[in-house]
Amino acid sequence: MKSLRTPADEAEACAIQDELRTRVVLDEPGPPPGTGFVTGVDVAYDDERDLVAAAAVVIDAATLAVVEEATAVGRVAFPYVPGLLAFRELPTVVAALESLTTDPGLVVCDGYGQAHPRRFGLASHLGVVTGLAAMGVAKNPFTFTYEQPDHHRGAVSPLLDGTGEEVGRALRTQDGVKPVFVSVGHRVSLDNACAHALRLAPAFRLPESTRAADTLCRRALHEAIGTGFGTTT
DNA sequence: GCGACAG
DNA sequence: ATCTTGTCGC
Repeated sequence: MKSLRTPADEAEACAIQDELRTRVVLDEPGPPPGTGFVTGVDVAYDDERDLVAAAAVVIDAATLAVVEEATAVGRVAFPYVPGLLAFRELPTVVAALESLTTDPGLVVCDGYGQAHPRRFGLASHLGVVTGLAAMGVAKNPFTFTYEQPDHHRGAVSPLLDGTGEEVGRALRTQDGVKPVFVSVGHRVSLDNACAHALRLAPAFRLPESTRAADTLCRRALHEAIGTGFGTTT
């Protein structure tokens, strides 16, 4: 496992991203859509108690059946700063992934990979740190621009940065519903990332993997609070 | 210089 | 992210 240190400030965080970015692998196609395992990860916060709960849910890519679930709870190690999300979420997410007994396969993150101010979003960071194939599916376009994809499910349009370069794709996963924003993280092509995202979302806007992880991390957070995790007495 | 800004 | 009732619809 590579370094996943918590920076002292934003400047150091950016420096770490610039350094780790050189280790991102973008020339691998990744696992074929519909085969092997896909793992959704997500986190939930309780700022009052300074807690963060993460969940990792392994899903069979062909049937979308849940194969294994894992959770981890920890302290919030970094504030929310757009562009530096990884330092806030990854420590706990990686802990959850490490407690799995199943090979995670392709990891699907809530957020971005290449679609990032320094081309090193959450999904890229997770991929480099764990060595796993990783991609991001976000609910918002962040600072990027895009043309509205065609009305039907499966339609896509490029997600562009200020230079006009494609950093990801707006993907319509349900007819007439707001698209999701897919970008590559590590060891997977953009075409395959989009194909995976579409297959993972047969009934709802968001992939089943992130829906399952979202539900699980919220439950883990509440259970941690009920157990008195963040209590001093 | 002043916003905007993944979760 | 998170705080939150009822309500519309399959």
